[in-house]
Amino acid sequence: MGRSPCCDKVGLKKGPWTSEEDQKLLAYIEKHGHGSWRALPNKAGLQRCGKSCRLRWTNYLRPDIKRGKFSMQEEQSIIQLHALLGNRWSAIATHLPKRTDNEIKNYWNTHLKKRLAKMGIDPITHKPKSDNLSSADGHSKCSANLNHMAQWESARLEAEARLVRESKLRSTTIPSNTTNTFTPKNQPQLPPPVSMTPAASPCLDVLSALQGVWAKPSAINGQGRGYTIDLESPTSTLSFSDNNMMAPTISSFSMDTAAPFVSTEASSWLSESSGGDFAAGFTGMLSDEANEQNSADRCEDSDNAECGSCVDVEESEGEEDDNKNYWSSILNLVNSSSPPNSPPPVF
DNA sequence: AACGATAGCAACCGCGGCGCC
DNA sequence: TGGCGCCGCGGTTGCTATCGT
Repeated sequence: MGRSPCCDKVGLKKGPWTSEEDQKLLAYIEKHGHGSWRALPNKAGLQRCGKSCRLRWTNYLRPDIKRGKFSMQEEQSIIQLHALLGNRWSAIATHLPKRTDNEIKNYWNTHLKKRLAKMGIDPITHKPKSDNLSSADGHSKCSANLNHMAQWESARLEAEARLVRESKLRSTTIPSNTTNTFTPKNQPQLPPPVSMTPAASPCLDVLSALQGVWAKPSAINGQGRGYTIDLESPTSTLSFSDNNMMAPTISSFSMDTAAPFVSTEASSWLSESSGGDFAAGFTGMLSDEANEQNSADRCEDSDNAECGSCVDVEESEGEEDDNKNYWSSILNLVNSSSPPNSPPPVF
């Protein structure tokens, strides 16, 4: 039994989409939701494969897509997440609001991968290339430890991605009475992603802990109601508002700081399995980047060539040193972590 | 100005997972 | 419970723009 083709390819158009096709697809989805992608092309009057329509929609036409240059913070997130998750672009994309997996994948392949390689860091293992030779000893343990954590995070991300997918499905398959299903005001009130609800999250959420530290001072709510993790997105859903958490500062980062994001069990396991150096590793890792980010954040228009506060990442004189510090800190973190001597806590 | 090399990105392809029957 | 169909993911391709000679 061979796999049946996803669609009858005879007479179907391929290649770049025309604006007319875009309009048809947009109009149809706005009115009816996408429903079955397979059936959509016929209903929408498009000579395209359903798969092609889905791709065009998810990667280009969706109104909640942010296009353009990636911010420093987004780059950081991608690198961090890639170190943790590997080439799992969809999982990475769930942590970068408004960015598509395809866009992130392309950005990684065309920019970040090369940049890491240039720094002498293996973009696959995220370790200095020379270190790979010595990975047979202690590093393998560290890798195992990191992988262990990655597996958990991975599983959580998958669940989170499923939630997101289901939510999107609800919002796209159930047509709204309004003309545009996708305007923010028409977005159904969905449960926030698991990692964004630290108080309720039963999971070890290393990424959230990191994000807590990355939260920009400028994004901190002055009313003390909470703070927002602003990935340079004014509509980012990454926010905390249900408790009185103060924004952690880089210098004060500790397991206590991470505590709001990490369950008690996970926190103790984390401390235990990292020999207490986990937080220290993160602290060092984040300092340079955070400082750099703070200066970059002073300007909202990073494309403004005349703005002295904006530093072109590619051309910054200190970039290489900063990156070295950054990655050596990551390595410190990895190297200082001992393999878990206890099974993962049951959350 | 012309041509080749390279970079960037949109789109395609094939596979695996999941749900339904 | 296994077959089937659909969807989504990740890898890859190919086109276009830009840069260098």
